[in-house]
Amino acid sequence: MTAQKDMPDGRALTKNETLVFSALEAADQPLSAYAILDRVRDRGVRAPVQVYRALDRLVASGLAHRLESLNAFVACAHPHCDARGQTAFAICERCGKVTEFADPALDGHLAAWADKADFDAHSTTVELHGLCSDCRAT
Amino acid sequence: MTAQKDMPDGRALTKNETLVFSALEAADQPLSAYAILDRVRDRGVRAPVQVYRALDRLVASGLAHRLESLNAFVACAHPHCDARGQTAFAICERCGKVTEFADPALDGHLAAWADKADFDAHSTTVELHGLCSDCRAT
DNA sequence: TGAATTGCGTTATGATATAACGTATGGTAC
DNA sequence: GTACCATACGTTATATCATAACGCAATTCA
Repeated sequence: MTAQKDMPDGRALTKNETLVFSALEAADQPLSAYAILDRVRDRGVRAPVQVYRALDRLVASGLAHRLESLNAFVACAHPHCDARGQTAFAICERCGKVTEFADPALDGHLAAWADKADFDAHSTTVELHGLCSDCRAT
Repeated sequence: MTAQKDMPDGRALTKNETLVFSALEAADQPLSAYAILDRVRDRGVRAPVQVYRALDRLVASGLAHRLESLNAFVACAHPHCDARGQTAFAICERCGKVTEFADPALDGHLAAWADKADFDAHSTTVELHGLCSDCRAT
């Protein structure tokens, strides 16, 4: 009996949500929607729209994140990401590995800027591209 | 005799670069590559790839910016953007207006995080979505 | 029980981006 | 001048990412 993943609101994941989330968890890199589709096709998912619908809900709930600069998705690195604290990502250009980090000071700066500019920020995208420590070494 | 725009390295813009850049400057919102194409078709540009090539060079030089979260492009707000200081964007979800800002403290925070994580950042994407002051008022 | 809600499946299409090829143009070495 | 090189341009085709529109199935709950 494997652990059953739940949405933050308590409800269990649906069949397609489970398949898509498992594919993301199993990957060591971000996956595009079509790459996910390739990995869940043999479990009965046939069309892109099915993947996108599952992703929409996973992202909305914070269980997965969309990387805007890659048009790809990752499972949230935190066991119970509350989707509240803004998340930033460091993406290695060489190996593709993504490191998720939440920096309250960063959030603070963005909030301060928004306040000063009278801008009501609903969401933020912060993505760094570069080389991870492993890839710098080699 | 109109002012001739130059690349930061001093060379003049090519024909297609000029057409694409002018379209971006004239717009009050970010434009997708295809929206740009619509605006320059009557000046002889016929295929998406021609727009993308001009955009690649404009973005590389800092005269234009790509908004990753919109898959769209804007002219740089600064007369002579040096493409060095990282740029962040506040994007209004209602009117589409984009405000470009450079916050050295923000850069500092990202640099400090990267340093701590031993990550060699080459570029950063920072995009806020929300409501601009005009749209909050109404 | 039947109306509302939510997820699923299918087909088709729209929107964004690049590959691969050849031609044109402008500079430069000779 | 002309041979060469580098860069921009043009054309066609195709790859990749995302959504529209429809109907069916399962669940909830009044």
